[in-house]
Amino acid sequence: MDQRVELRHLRYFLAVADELHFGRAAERLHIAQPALSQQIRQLEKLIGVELFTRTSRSVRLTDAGTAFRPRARDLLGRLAADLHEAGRVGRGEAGRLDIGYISSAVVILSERLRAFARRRPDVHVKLHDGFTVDVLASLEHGTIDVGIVRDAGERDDMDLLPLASERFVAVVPADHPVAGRERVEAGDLAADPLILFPRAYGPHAFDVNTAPLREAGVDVQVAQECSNWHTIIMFVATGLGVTIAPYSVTNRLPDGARRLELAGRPTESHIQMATRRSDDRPLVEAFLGRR
Amino acid sequence: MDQRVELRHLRYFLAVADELHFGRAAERLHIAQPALSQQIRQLEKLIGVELFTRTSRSVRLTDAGTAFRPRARDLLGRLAADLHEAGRVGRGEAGRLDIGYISSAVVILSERLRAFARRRPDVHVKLHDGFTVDVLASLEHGTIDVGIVRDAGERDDMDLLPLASERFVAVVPADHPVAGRERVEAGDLAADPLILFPRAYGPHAFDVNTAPLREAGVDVQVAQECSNWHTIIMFVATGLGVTIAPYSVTNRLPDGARRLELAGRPTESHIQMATRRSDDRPLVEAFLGRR
DNA sequence: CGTGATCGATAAGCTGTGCCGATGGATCAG
DNA sequence: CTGATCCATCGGCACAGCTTATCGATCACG
Repeated sequence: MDQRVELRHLRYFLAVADELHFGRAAERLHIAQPALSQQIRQLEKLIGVELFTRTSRSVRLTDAGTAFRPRARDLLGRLAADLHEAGRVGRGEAGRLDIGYISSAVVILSERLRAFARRRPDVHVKLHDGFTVDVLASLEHGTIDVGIVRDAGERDDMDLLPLASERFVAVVPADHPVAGRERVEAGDLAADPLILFPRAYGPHAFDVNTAPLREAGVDVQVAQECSNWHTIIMFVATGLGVTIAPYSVTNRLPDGARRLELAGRPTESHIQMATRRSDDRPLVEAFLGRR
Repeated sequence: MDQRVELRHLRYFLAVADELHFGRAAERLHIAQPALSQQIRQLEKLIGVELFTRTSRSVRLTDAGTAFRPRARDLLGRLAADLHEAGRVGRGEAGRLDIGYISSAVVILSERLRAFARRRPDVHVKLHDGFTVDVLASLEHGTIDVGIVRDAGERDDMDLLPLASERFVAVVPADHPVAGRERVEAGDLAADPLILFPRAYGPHAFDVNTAPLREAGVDVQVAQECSNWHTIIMFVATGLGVTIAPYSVTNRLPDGARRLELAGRPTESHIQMATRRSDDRPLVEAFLGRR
């Protein structure tokens, strides 16, 4: 029974309910009075109920009309708001953005988020943490819209925008023979057990950043895998082995650990913002800073 | 921008959003595919935002479309519910009924309410207590739809349906000379101070029910007005005077008061249900028991 | 790398319906 | 009784929305 009801009916109904006068209501709607009478009759027929009691001298709302009026008004208000909201979402002024990130990028991410929230206060950002592989997979799958990753390899389905770069440095126990030095040769670490992030969690990053070790003839055998930088640093501090790590995660070392520059060709590790290449949605563009 | 949006647009939008295929959606809507394409385009133009990204091989929702979909669905659902509800109100199956009543009619009112609530569980009844004059005025004014009153005079703008009738009886202090008798002549009360309901709260009831006193030659001078039957009875019990009262309010007398039949022509007091004569709304008819 | 199938957009013409102006009928004031 | 007011009804018309036919783009397949 409601299939043929249209918003026109509701708009006309509200006008008549406001004016309680078909002539004036029609005028307000910029139509002639007969057209209005017709449409109201039609609406009543569609609902199966009289909405007004009319005599040739007066128009009054029935109980049904009285009950329906606030609902109709509310409905039209909602629709207007929803259409407006849809427009804002379309223009990237509002909406939801799902961002995946790696934990060692929280600082740079939070800076970006703060600036973005100021520019787009009505955008709800949902965060998903994970390792670089997870973030890239989620991005590919569509679970997230933007990924913050470290040293992702070149991919033809994604755009990678460098956000920051930092050196990898060595971290050794304080009682290690080289602990007092400013810098260390990669070869000096050859004898020590290596504690590293699992390669599976970021194969390209692993390969790139361990390259100096391999070039120095070190056989990169991981003695202990650990997927949390802070835990890795603690392992080093307690003498379990040595590691190489992004500079930023070595800022506040515990007492038992020492940071040393790696001699030779420095390895730059890049934190990157990844998006799907086909994805040109305004919200994503906005987060990238393109508008 | 939303003036020309119609429900048709929303229905079509939802069909395409469900199917993600213009051909199938058109089929579901029983229209041809070009018509659907046109209407969707038109909606997009009205909102100012693309709702779908279409290639010749695939149709996907944009962010704006994704955001709009649940809202559009909700809107159509609400409308259907509201139309249904309006229909029920029109048929008197739901809605709100305002009932005015006098306190001495609570028993008979509560019986009626219980029966009515069983027949019309979705009708919300709002009660307004007052004196007969107030109830009649509210009814005339439209604040209430039904009034329960006592001995309203004939009125050409109202229908009065008798619900119950009862005698007026005398109530005297237990130490009154006539207290031991079964019945009393009106004249026997002539010497005692009269405690009565204010005439203004129900002039016709007052005149009708004090008529036997006047006919017996009693000069009806109200020594003490009181607008609460239980208080009046208490006054009598403490020896302040005598009263005549509807039988039903003398059912549980305090120790100091005695009830006596009034001799002579018995006065029948009527509890009546009053409605506006022009009021033929189904809910009112239903409460009257006419359907 | 052509070929057919799929699918949405576009074009052109038709049709239903929503609107208009004119008129009717009921009610009320004076 | 007369004129004014106001909603309903009637007949005609214009246009919005629908139809069929066709195009162009994309993809699967041999």
